[in-house]
Amino acid sequence: MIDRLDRKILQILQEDATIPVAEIGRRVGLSTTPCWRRIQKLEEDGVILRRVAVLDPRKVNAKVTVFVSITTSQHNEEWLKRFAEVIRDVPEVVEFYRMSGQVDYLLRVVVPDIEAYDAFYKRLISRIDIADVSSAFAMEQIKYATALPLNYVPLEKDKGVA
Amino acid sequence: MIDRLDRKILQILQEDATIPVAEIGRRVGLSTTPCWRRIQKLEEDGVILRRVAVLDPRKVNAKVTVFVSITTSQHNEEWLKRFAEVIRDVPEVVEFYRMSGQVDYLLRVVVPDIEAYDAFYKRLISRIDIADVSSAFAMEQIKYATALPLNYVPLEKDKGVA
DNA sequence: GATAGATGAGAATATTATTCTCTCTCTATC
DNA sequence: GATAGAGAGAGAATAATATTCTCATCTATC
Repeated sequence: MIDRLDRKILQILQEDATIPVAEIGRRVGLSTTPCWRRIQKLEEDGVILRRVAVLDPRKVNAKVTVFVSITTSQHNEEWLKRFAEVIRDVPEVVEFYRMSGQVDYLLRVVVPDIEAYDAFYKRLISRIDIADVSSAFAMEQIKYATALPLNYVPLEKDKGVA
Repeated sequence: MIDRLDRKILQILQEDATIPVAEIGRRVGLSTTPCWRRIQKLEEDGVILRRVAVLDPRKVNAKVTVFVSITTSQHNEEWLKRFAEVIRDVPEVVEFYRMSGQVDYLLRVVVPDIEAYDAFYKRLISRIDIADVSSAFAMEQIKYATALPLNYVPLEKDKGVA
């Protein structure tokens, strides 16, 4: 279970994972060791999945985002399994969701330009049997956060006092 | 400009930013110092924007993703500016794009459940004047990567020899 | 009110980042 | 072609940070 302090720690680490443990402790009102132990536990418990570097899409020629809506006639486990496996190894596909409603699957694809998207698209449909695909292009990324909202985390009564 | 070694370094850091510089150097075939200097430069140049902790959505009660397609009648600079400002401070909105085609804007919203989404939705339309909204619910997140594809980065001829 | 279990604190140690100094190699210029 | 200079690279020395260890304190429970 997560308490108020854990949540504060997560809030900080979601925004900047380079801040020293001692400083995080200071901010949340803990000394280094207990703060460090809490972070360890959050990692062990799988709340923190990993720490990564976030790059600027413009600087690595990944300027264009395309949302690809996919409809399939194959609504079976087997088909999805194969589809998911193929997608997992395609670096251009950055997000992949199974949807409710009209569309069956939604992909977020990142490429440098429209030509590259077209190439990607051809490769995709050659590898998997898809009934219907529709692409929507993003002109601008106005917000991109890796931080999840933490205001919905069920909070445990605070642990140690202080 | 980025060369082959920089790209390898970025590839590693995008997946795991906890690996020591010395180890990264070993993997790309550099000693600690030059590897460290390259990472510094990538940060200064803004290629690396930041380092963050990635959390497990299920563990922080952020299980439901909703894609919100927005159409507006207000196609002016002023309206967008205000809209963007409001959205920037809403933690539930994790991504925000200006689109081409039918839809004007697309949001990815993260909430614990449908009720919370409804609450969010009401708050949104009360704060901003929107012509038309349509929501698509994700049942499952099959892939989520923060790593961008690096195979499109224009490569400089390799620097130092080796 | 004694005691186990959980949490916190500070000092000691280990690991990692950062700086410093030096060397090598490629390039451009004469 | 010889040669100065910039741009990397390497390894040792230092500084910052993470991690471990030991002990103190609080709380809930009997």
